Amino acid sequence: MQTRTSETIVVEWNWDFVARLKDGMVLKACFARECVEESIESEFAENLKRRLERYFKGRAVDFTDVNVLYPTPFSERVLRVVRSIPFGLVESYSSIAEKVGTSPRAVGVALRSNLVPVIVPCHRVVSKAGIGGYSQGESIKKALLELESKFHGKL
DNA sequence: GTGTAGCCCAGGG
DNA sequence: CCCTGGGCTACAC
Repeated sequence: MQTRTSETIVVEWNWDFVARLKDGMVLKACFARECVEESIESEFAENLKRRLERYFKGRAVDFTDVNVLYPTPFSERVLRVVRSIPFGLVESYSSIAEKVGTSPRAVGVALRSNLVPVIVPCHRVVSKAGIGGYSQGESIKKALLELESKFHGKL
């Protein structure tokens, strides 16, 4: 069942994770700096919230079935590849670039435009030299990789 | 370690 | 159109 108005999920963690939903898809997600009021009506929202709670407890939750918004056709190509990286694994910008047929720089641009962190796991893309950047802040990227506990590079 | 030249897309003028 | 600036990389010192 879907709702006409948008819904908001809030999941507590080191930072509060907030997702805005509408018409059975996730429009936008972020880590909140301030208090956000939750409003859940649909089964879709309840189900997604349960899965996010399990994820933030460190369980290997898969979000590849969740409908999300892609900003541009190019970023969609990049982000679809990124979504295929399994929980607990990482890939380099250049590896993604090779699969898409573009340059590592352009991959970074596409990742930065990702509207739904965690659900589209852009934190699993790391630089050859270190951890690489993150639109939500480097400390959150580190924490997510630690949560998935498979990043053995320099944090 | 630091400098730098390619990379290629998105956004703004 | 032509800039400019990135969640980068490889290679040269």
